[in-house]
Amino acid sequence: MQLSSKEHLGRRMASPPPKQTMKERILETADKLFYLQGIRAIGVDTIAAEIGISKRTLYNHFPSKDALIAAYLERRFVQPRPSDKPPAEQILGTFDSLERRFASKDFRGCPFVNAVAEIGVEDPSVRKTAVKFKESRRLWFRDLLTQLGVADADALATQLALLVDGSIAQDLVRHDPAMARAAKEAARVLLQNAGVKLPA
Amino acid sequence: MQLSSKEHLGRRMASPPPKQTMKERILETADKLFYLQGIRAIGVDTIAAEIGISKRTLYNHFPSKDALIAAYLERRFVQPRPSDKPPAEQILGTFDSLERRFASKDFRGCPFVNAVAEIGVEDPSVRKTAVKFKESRRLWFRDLLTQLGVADADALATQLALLVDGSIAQDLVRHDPAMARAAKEAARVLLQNAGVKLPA
DNA sequence: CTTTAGTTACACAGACCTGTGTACTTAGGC
DNA sequence: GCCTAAGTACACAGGTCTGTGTAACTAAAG
Repeated sequence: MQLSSKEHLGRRMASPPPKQTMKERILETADKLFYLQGIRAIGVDTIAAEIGISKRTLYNHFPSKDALIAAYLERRFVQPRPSDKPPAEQILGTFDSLERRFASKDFRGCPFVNAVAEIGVEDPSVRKTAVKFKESRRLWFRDLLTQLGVADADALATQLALLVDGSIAQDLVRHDPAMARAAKEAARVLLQNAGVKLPA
Repeated sequence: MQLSSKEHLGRRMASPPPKQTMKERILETADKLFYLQGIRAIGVDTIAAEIGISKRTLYNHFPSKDALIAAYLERRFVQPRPSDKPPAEQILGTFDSLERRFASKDFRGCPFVNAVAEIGVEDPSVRKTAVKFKESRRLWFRDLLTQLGVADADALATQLALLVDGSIAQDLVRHDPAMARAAKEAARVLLQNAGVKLPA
C-alpha cells in the first residue's frame, strides 16, 4: 500500500529537477479526490493514505482542512493563456475544449460552483474565490469581444459566461457532451447578432 | 424551545381541514434546511429539533436519511402549470420569475444541481432525479417553441435550458439578479433568430 | 374502559472526522 | 560524527453523525 521508502522527494531545490515538493504532492492528491468525490466526502486521512504519508505530515504543511480546501481552490484558478489565434476562434474554441472535458469520465462540473454548493454557506471565503474565478473568465471574454469591435462587449461577455456555466451544470447532471455543442451554437448566434463575422 | 404539547396535529383525516400530516411537516422542514444549508450540512437531529419532534418520530416516517433526501428531491419536482398566456411570453417570463427568485436572500441555486454536487457520486439515484427534472423543463420549452412554429424546437429548447441553468449557477456564486436579465436578453436574441416575433 | 397507534425522552452503539501529542526514524549538511 | 529538518507510526481526545432500543405517555376509537 505505501511505498514511502522507495522514493524520497521533498528536499529543497536539488539542482536541475526539484521533482515535486511534498506540498505539491498533497495538493495534487487533494485536488483529485476533492474534485471527483466532493470536499465533504473526503477526509484528510483519505488524502494522506492515498499518498502514503502520515496524517501528521499533511498537517505540517497545512494548518487545517479549511486551509487545504482554500489552497485547492486557489490552485484551480488558472488564467487562460494568451493566444495568437483570432479572437472569435478563441471564443468558440472554449466550447470545443469544454466538449472534450465533458467527454472525460473524470469531469464533475465546475469545482468552484460545487464548492459553493457544498460549503458556501459556512465558509464565505469559498464564494469569494468562486466570484473571482467567474469574473476573470467573463473579463477574458470581454477583452476578446472588444478586440472584435463589439459594441456592448460587457453584456455579451456575461451572456457567453452564462452559456459556459449552463453547459457545465447540464453536463454535470446529464453527462452529455452535446451540451457543449448546443452552447457553441447559441454562442454563434449571439456573436453574429452582435455583428461579428464568423468563419465557416 | 419545543412546543409539542401546544399543538396536536398528526391525526388522520379530520373532516374538513386535515391541516398538515406529520410526514409533510417533516418534509417541509427538511426542504428548508437541506436547500438553504446543504444536505450534508444538516443532520436528522437538526431537522427533528427544528420541528420540535423526537428523532424517533422522524425515523418512523422515513426509514433513513437517504429516503428523506429522495423524498425532498421528489417534492421539489414540480411541473410548471399550463398557462393561457402566449408561448413567447411564457418563455421570457421564465427569466422574470428567475430574477425574482434571485432577489430573495433565500435563493441558493438549483436544488438538483446542488444535490448532485453534494452526493451525486455516492448516490446515483440523485442524479437520475436531477436528469428527470432538467429534461422536463427542456420539454416544456420545446412544447412552447413548437407552438410558435420554430423549426428546430428541440435544439433551441436545449439552448434556453442552458441559459436558465447558467444564470442559476452564476447567481449562486455572485448573488446578482442581473444574471437573469442577461439570460433573458440572450434568449430574446435566440428566439428572434429562430423567426419568433416578440412583443416590445 | 380498554385497546391501539403515534409520539416522546433518552440512552447508546458504531462509525467517521478533525486535530494534537509524542517518541522514533531517516537523510543531508557541516 | 553530529545536528537539524522532515517524515513516520500510533494513540487519542472530542466532536458529529446515522440509526436503534426501550419504556412511558397521550389521545382517539371501539
